[in-house]
Amino acid sequence: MTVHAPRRPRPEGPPAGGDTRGALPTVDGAREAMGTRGDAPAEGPYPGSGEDRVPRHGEDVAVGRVTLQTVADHVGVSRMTVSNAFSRPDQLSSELREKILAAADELGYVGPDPAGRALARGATGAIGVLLTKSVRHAFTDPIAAEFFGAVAESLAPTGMAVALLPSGLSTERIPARDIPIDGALIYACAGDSEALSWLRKRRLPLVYVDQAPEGEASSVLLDDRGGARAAARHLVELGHRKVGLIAIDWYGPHGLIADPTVRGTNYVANERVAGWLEGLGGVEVVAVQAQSNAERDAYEGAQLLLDTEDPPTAVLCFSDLMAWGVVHAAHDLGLRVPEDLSVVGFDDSALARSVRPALTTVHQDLVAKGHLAAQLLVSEIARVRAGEPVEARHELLPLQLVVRRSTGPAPA
Amino acid sequence: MTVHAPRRPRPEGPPAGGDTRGALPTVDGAREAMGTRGDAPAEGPYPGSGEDRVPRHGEDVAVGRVTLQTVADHVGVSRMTVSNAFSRPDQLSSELREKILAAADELGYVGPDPAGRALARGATGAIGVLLTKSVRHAFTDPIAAEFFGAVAESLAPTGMAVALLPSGLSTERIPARDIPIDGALIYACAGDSEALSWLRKRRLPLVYVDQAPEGEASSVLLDDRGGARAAARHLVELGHRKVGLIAIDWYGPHGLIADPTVRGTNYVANERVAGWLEGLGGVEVVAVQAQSNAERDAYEGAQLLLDTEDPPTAVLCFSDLMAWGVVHAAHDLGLRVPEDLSVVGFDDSALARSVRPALTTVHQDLVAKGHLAAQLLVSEIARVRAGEPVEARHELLPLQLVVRRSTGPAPA
DNA sequence: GCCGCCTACTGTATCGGTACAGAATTCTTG
DNA sequence: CAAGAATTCTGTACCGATACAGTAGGCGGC
Repeated sequence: MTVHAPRRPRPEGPPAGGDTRGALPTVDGAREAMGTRGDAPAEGPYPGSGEDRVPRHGEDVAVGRVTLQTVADHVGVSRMTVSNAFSRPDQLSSELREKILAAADELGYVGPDPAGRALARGATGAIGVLLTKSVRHAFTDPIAAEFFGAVAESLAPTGMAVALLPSGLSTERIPARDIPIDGALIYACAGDSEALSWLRKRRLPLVYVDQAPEGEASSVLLDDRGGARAAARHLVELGHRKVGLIAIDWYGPHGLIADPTVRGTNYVANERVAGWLEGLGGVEVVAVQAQSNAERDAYEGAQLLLDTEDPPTAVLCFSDLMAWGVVHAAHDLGLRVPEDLSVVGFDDSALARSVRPALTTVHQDLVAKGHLAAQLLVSEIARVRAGEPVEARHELLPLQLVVRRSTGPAPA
Repeated sequence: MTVHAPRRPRPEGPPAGGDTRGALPTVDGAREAMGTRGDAPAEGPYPGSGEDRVPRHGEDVAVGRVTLQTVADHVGVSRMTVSNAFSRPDQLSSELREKILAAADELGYVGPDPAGRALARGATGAIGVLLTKSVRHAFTDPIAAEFFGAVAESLAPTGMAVALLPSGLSTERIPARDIPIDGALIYACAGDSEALSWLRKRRLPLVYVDQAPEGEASSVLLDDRGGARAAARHLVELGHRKVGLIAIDWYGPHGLIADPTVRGTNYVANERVAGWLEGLGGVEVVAVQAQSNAERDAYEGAQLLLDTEDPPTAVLCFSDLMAWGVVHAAHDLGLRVPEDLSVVGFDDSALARSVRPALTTVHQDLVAKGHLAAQLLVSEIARVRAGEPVEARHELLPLQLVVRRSTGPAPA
């Protein structure tokens, strides 16, 4: 039998608090290393004597490497008992537990190592959040940020952490594949994302948000379609008979869209457009695809709609930001809002409230969405662990039309 | 010897993709067993012939439980070789590697299990970010959000994930103690946070941000003091001889502060105040502590400063938001900005640029801060792993005074 | 033809814990 | 007072991987 030196010396930081115990790394065929001697409790199968002594698990060969075994040896109990002292207090007398905890503290044992525990328990205590757009987007975009804030907040009491998984650029390390997590939230990612497919392969509990789920996963969706429909009906009720649509992620190049019923790849965009069309019924429609969800692009798109012989009397926009761009374009064309042109936004962001005229828009409860998504995932993870059958749940959150000052009766 | 039933049945989702291979992994001289023997829970129809058979490591007992060993057995190579195929391609012929990868794919083996790998390698690939204020704050506050965005962005190419560690409310699970991470960023946390002390006990590489480091940890700080000093000098140069200060986290209750030199607990607030005082030299100072960093609270604080016999001719504010509140208060008191009152903000947020008058403020490069913090931590982690000595580094990022329209010469 | 050096794999010993069945005692209880 | 039930702790067998030493051929050099 060959004996190997202990690997991974674990380059230590400052030595454990004032603890200058033996050190002597005594590798290989070592005569005893400080802690456990041949007389350690229950050393039964070990003749203890001399040669060929492999440093056994708990032996504190490298200074500072304190594990359950270290503590166990120190107190004179089994490793299992120490584990119980930390993780299942009801399994031992509180007296012994105190003693163990004290010894642990003295030795500088922090508590069960998360990595070891994760392996043994099969759970890590973290859930992933998959982000396809730039990670930064999650923080920068107010809509996304609000959602994530709610998720994190709702997770905090459960003691779970949120791991942001960038859909890596590096080939070497792919967070979605390599980070230990118990489940994940898929947030508005293109379905073909490679990272997503890793998560699916891992067979982790997944909850899709703002995106149609694949496979048997659960989902939390906002009723974008219903909200859009309500917005459209609102215009119809106001008497508008020709309505413009301005959105993103349709198909083809940006500019005027021949057939607005053709669907693109963006789930949310598709739903909103579909809802608009449903709500508008037979009303005449002109549609424009903007280059991006930005005020400037919406401004340009609006020009295509409004700077014509027979412009629409109202415009439905993909976002408040875009609506704001449309309002600007209208003003610059000499149109008053809402007297000459009604404009409807989407999202009910802070902007919608603060600008003049305040925007009629569709409000979404991002906090509820975040809470719901988090809860769904957590309960699903719990269910899987308990061995209970999981069934995918699909939640649809209602949106609300908020009528403010940017819409009015169709001009005569 | 007793036989234990396999624990943790790993409640399976849908069975592995159509693969119903007979399992017979025939490990060392054992007859094969497809399940375990009669002591398993919910045992029933187990034709298990022979005697006591302990399911050995690689045996594919539970359908869907595919590990390195499963693949190894399937291909007929050692487990180690499979591991190398995934993690160290240079260790085997590319021919064999292809074969292994194909088999793995067929068996539905996703790749090395992150938890197992984390334990064996001693690294998880995630870094933590400690948040003391509400987790939500990280997303809601634009300053924090911008910083985190930069951190995440800068980490993405390295393939590391960011784990948000709420400073838990639950006693049971404490993320800072229980989540597997390789290092952490401490972002503007009160020093007494319990979560922080766990991180320190774990002896993880830490980088403090916007907070004086404890122990031997590195830090990234903005030169708040220098920035504040520049802002104060600017006022002095404009001839102001009595200046108001409005900030938060001083000491005692909010309202007028008798001695502005007394320091509070908020590192950033302390530095800014100190910088102001340095820059103001002997100029007369009146100080107010606002209840929070909000426009409304600043508004009320400003009234205390301005609605007096002999008001200051300029006010230095802890943030742009507060400056905006001060501007409002001034207007409502009939004071013009900057003719009658100069106002200086801090942060150079979007607000400072968009309001009228545009605010003179102190610009900070949050993106640089994020990148730097991330890089510092990553390199420190790499150094520790490589066994190289780590030395704490302390970076101080300069701030820049941006003079806009809210400041002017002191009124005669 | 013997030796040393590569290359490609394999064996063994961990990494640091947890689950579960036992075993040793003590406490009930009929 | 003995059998049964609690209460405490211990032993064994993993969780799923990686590090490192070691070994078996193949091959060029002298």
